[in-house]
Amino acid sequence: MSQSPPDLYQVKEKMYVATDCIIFGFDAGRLKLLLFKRELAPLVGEWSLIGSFVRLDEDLDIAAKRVLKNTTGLENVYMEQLKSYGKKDRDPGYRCISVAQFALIRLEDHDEKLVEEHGAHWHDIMKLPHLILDHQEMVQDALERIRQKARFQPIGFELLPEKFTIPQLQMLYEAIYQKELDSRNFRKKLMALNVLVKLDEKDKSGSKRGAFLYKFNNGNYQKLLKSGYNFEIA
Amino acid sequence: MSQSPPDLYQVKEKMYVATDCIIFGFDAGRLKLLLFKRELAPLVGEWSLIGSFVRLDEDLDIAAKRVLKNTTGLENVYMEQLKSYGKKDRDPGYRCISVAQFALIRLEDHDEKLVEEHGAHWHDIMKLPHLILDHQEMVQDALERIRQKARFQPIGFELLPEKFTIPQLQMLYEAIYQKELDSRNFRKKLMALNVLVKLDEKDKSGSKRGAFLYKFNNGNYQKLLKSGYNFEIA
DNA sequence: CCAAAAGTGTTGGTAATACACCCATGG
DNA sequence: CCATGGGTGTATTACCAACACTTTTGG
Repeated sequence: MSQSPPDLYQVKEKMYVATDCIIFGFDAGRLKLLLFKRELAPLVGEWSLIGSFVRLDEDLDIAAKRVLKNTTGLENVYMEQLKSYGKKDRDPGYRCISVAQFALIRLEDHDEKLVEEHGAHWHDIMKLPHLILDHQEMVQDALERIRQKARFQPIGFELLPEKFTIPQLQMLYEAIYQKELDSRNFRKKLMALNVLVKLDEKDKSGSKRGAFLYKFNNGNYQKLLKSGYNFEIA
Repeated sequence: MSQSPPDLYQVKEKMYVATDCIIFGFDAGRLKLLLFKRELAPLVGEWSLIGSFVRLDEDLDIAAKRVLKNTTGLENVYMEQLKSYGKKDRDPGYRCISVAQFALIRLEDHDEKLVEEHGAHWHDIMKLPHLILDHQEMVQDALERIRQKARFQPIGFELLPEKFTIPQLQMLYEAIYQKELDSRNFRKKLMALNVLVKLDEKDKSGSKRGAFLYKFNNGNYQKLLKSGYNFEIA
């Protein structure tokens, strides 16, 4: 803001297209968002989402995947376009529209060193710092979309390790909806869906007794979708 | 994102940003879509959505409203961004991403002459012609969004005249979901919401007996929203 | 042995579905 | 007077929400 580029006038004659990634993770019972501390002017030291201009020879979704890979090392994760943000003055430097896309990743899988190199940190979504431009709005919209979506699709599984316990899954849903759920009802509804496979192992990290691990059965889920079921969990 | 723009943007061809409008109406028990017959090369004679490039000094949503006003004469109608389409080869002429936005309009209100001048026609959504580029995909995505949305919000009212009958409203929902509904149950659920105001007039166009006209009570709807109700109708 | 989390069933109320007949009227 | 669509009620079922105690085991 303080340092407009010298060729501001020229730059404003062009429409730029960027993509910003809203990267969610889940850890220790909390929904987390990956944010970046800007190291360059303008807006040094401010937090933002990570983004990039879309290349001329690149599909929109490929651009977002490139950004995600560069910053987390991850490929083949759940990613979905949210919407585009295009107020004419949203970026003081350029006339730029941004296509926001959100990703759900398994925290355990990502490349921590790479993330650090980029000046990135995971923030609890309930305690977000101030974000530049309209990034705050993007994050709120993404949360809303996830809540909406989780009602009918088991997207929660994208955020958990491959093997997870029921209490973990419940905590995730509680984090998404910011609401406590009854463990008996949660378990009941979940089991009725028949999309979980119980394993023989237990995870003892959360309690002395240990909780059984499960994995997601995608085949059964696809069947369920075809038969027209819907997933409302909260 | 305000980072320094890569040089290739200055030198090479531009990235264009367009917006396409998916305009829905409802008439004679049918959901309709407004389509335009191209009068210029390339793709003369093919059907398409109506769109425009987004101006440099124009918000994204303003661009869509401008297009809508130009072609239908309408302002202040329900309009919502769907998503952006950005495959690198989606348009053979330019590198162009398109932000699709859909509108729900009251057919009776629109300017028929203006629409005709633009070579536009209303098409039954069940009998759409072939559309250029990725416009078919946009329409399908928009229908999906409307179905999803109509489950929790009374968007149907945007498509009906201010005064409408219950059977009309039911036909609209049947058109949206492509599914027959039981008139007793439909009425019951609807009345329980307490968002309709019964008028003293009847509409006799649909039957000899005539059906009572109602209007939508937005105040009650807002209250309902706050109290956390949801609208699932089909 | 006890703290801390995992796991388990029942019940009452509410909402969804299925279903069939009478009403009002214009032609 | 009859064809056409408008309008109404009930019984059954399925689902949701509320609720409290027992189990396991590491420390």
